[in-house]
Amino acid sequence: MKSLADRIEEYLRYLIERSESKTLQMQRTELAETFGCVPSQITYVLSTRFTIEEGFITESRRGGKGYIRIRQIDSSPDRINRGYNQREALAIIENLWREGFLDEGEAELLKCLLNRHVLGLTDHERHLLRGRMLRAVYDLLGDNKG
Amino acid sequence: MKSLADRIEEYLRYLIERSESKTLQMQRTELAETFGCVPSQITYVLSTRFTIEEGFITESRRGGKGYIRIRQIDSSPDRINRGYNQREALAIIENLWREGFLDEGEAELLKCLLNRHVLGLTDHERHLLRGRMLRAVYDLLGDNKG
DNA sequence: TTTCTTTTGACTATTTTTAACCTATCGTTA
DNA sequence: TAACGATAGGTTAAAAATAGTCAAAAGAAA
Repeated sequence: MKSLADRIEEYLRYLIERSESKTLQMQRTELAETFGCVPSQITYVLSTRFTIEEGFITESRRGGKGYIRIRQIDSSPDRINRGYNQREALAIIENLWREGFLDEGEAELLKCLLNRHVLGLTDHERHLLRGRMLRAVYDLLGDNKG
Repeated sequence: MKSLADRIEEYLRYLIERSESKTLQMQRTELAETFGCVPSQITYVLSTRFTIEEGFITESRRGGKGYIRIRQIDSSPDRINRGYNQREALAIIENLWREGFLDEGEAELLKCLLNRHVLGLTDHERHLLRGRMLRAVYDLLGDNKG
C-alpha cells in the first residue's frame, strides 16, 4: 500500500512526463482537494520528492492566481567540461590522498572505479564521465568541510 | 525443532520464490503479528538471513505506510550485465556498509558516484555502468579478503 | 560450564500527516 | 496612490505511524 505522499508524487510525475515541456503548473489548494488532504501535504511532497537532486526545480507564487510549478531539468551543466583521461584522473586521486582529503580505502576505491575498463563507453564519453565523477567527489569533500 | 527465526526465514523465502520479481514488500509489524513475535525479531531475521552474501538486498522505510522490502539478487555475470538502477545500487552499498565491508567514507563516496546525475548517460547505459562499477567494488573487496 | 544464537522489550530515529498560524500578491475602493 | 480584504502559498511544530538499535534474558550447542 502506497502512502499518500507516494501517490501524489506518482500523479505529478505522470502529468509532467506527459507534458511537452516537462513542466507542470497548478494550484496547491486544488491539488490538495483532489487528494482530500491539507495543502501543506503538497508542500511536503514537493520538498521531499521534487528536489534538485531528483532533477526538478519548483517555483510558486502566493496570492490571487497563485500557483506551484514543477519543472524537470536536464542537469548537464558540466557537459562542456573536457573531462579527464585515466592518467590525469589517477593523478588527481593520488594528490587528494597525499593531501589527506581521502583515506587509503577511498583512494583505492576511486582508482578502481575510474579505470577505463570499468567505465567502458567511448573515449570521449568516458572522459566526460570522469569529469562528473571527480566533480562529485570535490562536492562531497566540500560538504564535509563546510 | 526449528527456531522461530528459521520459520520466518522459510516463510519469506517461499514468498519471494513465488513472486515474479523475486521481491517481497510487507510491513514489519504485520509480519511480526503473523508470527506472534516482537517486530525486532523480523529485523533480526533480515539481518542474519537475508544478507548480501546470501544474495539478498533489503530496503525499508519508516513512518506512515512504512515497509520492509527484500529482493533476491542474482549476482551472476548475466545479472550484473543487466545493470542496476539507482535505488538498487544504493541499497547494495547500504548493505555492504551495514555488514562492515565498506566504511562510512567509502559508502558515502560510492553513493554519491552512483547517482544518476553524476553518471549521466542514457538510462540503459547508466544501469550497465553501475553494474560494472559494483562488480569492480566486489572484486576489490574480494582482493582484500583473499 | 562456556559460548553462540535467539528472543524480547524499552528506547530511538525517521517519515508521514495534520493543523494552526504567517506572508505575499491581487483587486478594489477611499 | 494608500489601505484593505480576499485569495493564495509558506512555515513550523506536534501527533501519528512505522522501522531500527541495543543489550539483557533465555535457550541451545559445544
